[in-house]
Amino acid sequence: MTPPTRKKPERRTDALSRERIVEAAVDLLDQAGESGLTFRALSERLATGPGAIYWHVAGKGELLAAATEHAVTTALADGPDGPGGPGGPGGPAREIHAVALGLFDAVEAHPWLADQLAAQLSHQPSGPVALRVLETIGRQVYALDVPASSWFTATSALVHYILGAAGQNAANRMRARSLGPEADRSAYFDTVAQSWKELSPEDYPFIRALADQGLEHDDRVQFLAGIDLIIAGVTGSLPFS
Amino acid sequence: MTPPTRKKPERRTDALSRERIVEAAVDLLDQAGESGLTFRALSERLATGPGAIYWHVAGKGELLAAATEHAVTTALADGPDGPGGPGGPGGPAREIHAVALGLFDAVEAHPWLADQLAAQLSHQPSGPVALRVLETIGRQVYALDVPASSWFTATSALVHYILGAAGQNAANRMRARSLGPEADRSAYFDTVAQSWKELSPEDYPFIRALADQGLEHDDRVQFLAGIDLIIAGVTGSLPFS
DNA sequence: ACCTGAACACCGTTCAAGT
DNA sequence: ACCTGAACACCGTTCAAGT
Repeated sequence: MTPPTRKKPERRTDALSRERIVEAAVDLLDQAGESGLTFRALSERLATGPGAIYWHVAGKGELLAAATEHAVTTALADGPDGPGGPGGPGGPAREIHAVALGLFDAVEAHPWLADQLAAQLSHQPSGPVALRVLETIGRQVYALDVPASSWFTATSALVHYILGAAGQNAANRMRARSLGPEADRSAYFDTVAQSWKELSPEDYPFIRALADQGLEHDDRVQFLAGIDLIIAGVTGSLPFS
Repeated sequence: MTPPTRKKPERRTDALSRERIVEAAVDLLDQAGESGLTFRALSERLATGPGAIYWHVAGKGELLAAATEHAVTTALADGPDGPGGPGGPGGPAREIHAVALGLFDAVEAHPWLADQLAAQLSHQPSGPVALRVLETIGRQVYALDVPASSWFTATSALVHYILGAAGQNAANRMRARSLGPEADRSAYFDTVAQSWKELSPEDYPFIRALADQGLEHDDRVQFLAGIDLIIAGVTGSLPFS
């Protein structure tokens, strides 16, 4: 009496698969950064040899793309047109906030993600990641009643700002953390502001003025303020009027 | 009678120097891309050994940063506060156009520059490149009479858009060129639009609508339209009112 | 079909040795 | 002070050989 078998029984639970490889790659990227993602380090985690990965993944480029897609899909899974239904509550401006914050948080959780997302947008603009991001943001731009001639421009401005600002924030947090476990975000900003105040007044009047007003702020509030600023420009009015 | 000697005569005109190395690095990046910049390839061009470069440059990171600084300094050399005097003709909005186009053209001439500039902004926000770009844009934001509380946000939005859109454009041009010498930009956009039209109507309504209206346009006009859109949001009015 | 692991062609960086 | 070039430790990728 053999135990009941399926047509396609899994041999071992720890068998190699594209999904297991991609998830391990995301973990490795989170812990060791982009330079830490190595076929040797990855294969060691998966208890196999470097060559084995090539059976499931074409190469390092595809592996990075797959890791990026995995992370961004998770981030956008609970976005607009999700539980709240199409349009959602609060109108398209609030929906844009939700999507933007989803990406902001994802980039904060995966500091390598901003660069990879930007690379996908630039170098594979018809790839699944680029299309997904463009569609998600663009749909809300459309819902804002932006004239068709501005769809592309408005969507581009939002996407570039979101990725740039989220990447900036993630990099700041990494540096703040590297100052020491007890030093927090505000200590890091104080250090930066201090160094800015020592710049030449002739060459850097604006940067010095920025430092004088203090860099301390709520990152998410500041981030959303930028979103609203672009929305205002796109719609020709305040975002919630 | 020996010829007049200076205190520090150049030994040979082709002697190694940091400047010669950086210029050769820019050339190599332009011709072979970021992956083509190698200490071996670079030292071959300079008729020396790989180790020689380390006497003048600390490592690859510093070399890339120096190449980025060299390219961006050239791009911003003839910007605002140049011949036209502070403020220049046409007001700050026109000045922002000039700076933005300067960076746009520089990124088009050096396709590797967009990624490197973004990396500098993120990872060395107090470095000379980041400060120079922030100061140049921020000064015009200040001239726009933007309230102080929005200085940082407005400058960030502009910088992220400029780098993102310029990088996008440069990547598009590279792909268009790779389609063949005779195929031009519009042929490339037609190909992209065609592939977008074949996407699922349920999943990608916005992208399809974008493709339907045609992707063909003047890149610089489109780019400046995005700038104006952000300026409008920043000032709460049209850029030239 | 899937995995192994040695081998190949590269790379950044170092450093004793030269001039 | 400045340069040489071999050497080291690493990397992505391939591929004959196994199961």
